[in-house]
Amino acid sequence: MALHIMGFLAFSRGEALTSEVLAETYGTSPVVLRRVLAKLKRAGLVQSRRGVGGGSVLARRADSVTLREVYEAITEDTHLMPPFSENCRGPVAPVLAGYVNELFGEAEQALLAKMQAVTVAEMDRDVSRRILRAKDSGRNA
Amino acid sequence: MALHIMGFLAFSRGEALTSEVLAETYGTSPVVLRRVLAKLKRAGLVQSRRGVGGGSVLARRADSVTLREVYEAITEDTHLMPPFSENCRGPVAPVLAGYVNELFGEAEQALLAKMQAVTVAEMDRDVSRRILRAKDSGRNA
DNA sequence: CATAAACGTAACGTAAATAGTTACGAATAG
DNA sequence: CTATTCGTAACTATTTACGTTACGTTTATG
Repeated sequence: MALHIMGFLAFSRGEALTSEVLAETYGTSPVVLRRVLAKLKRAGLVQSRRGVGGGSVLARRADSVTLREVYEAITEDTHLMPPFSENCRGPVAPVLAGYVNELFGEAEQALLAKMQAVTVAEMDRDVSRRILRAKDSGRNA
Repeated sequence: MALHIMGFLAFSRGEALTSEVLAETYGTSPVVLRRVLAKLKRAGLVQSRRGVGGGSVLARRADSVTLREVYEAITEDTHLMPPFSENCRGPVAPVLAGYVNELFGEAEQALLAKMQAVTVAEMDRDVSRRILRAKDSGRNA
């Protein structure tokens, strides 16, 4: 959800979006959105203003924020696969646990590397391209 | 857990292991183990025998089973990241959802590729090596 | 200043997933 | 026959995420 919010804000080019509008867009409640926005705000990725005409905007240039930063702003100490419990007995199981945990750890590192290579601005450009292309093909049909 | 079971069975070299033994090893209940074993059995990866002296063994050679097969035997239609809801409105959000879903889909494909490149036998060899090395360093200390 | 808009956050209920427990029937070796 | 072991259902926590309501705070505007 955080990625969606960041993409939407980038697409909106500095115009503040209310949690109400985002909630309608995603078929959920404003509170859910504000909870995610709170984490993004804590990470310094968005800014919000209260009161009439308020809402949220990006706090930094879209081309300076990687998707990895967005991901890490949300998943404090969450993992793709939660690390396997260490309370296993015997000579084999703990070593096996280390092996499997490393495997999934590497997978997560690969995901992070992939996300670090993409900025919010690039995501926005890609999405904008897709929207234009869909419009064009619709016009030609 | 399925990876741990497969590794443990490979390590046991054809000796049947009871769900009781596995449960003690992992500090859980035999029923939990049997539930996982049921899925592995359905996928043709393990065989079980009831009664005295029963237990589970690998149903195929360890060097013919990839970690990907094990993973897919468990995660019927589960994903690392559950695909984002498609019930979002407006011209932007659904396209954005497609983009993000693709991103995580690619990450999962990368994980699958990594797991496909490793057999249960290779995992077993790696774990066995680590156990030996730990023993040696313990002896030298 | 009064009012309406909008955020920030706590409190509570609900739903789904996961794990653990108990129970009991079926199969099997001795 | 009996002890062992699997197979599976049923029930109960426990966790997690989501949704709703509520209320205080901030802010623009007339």
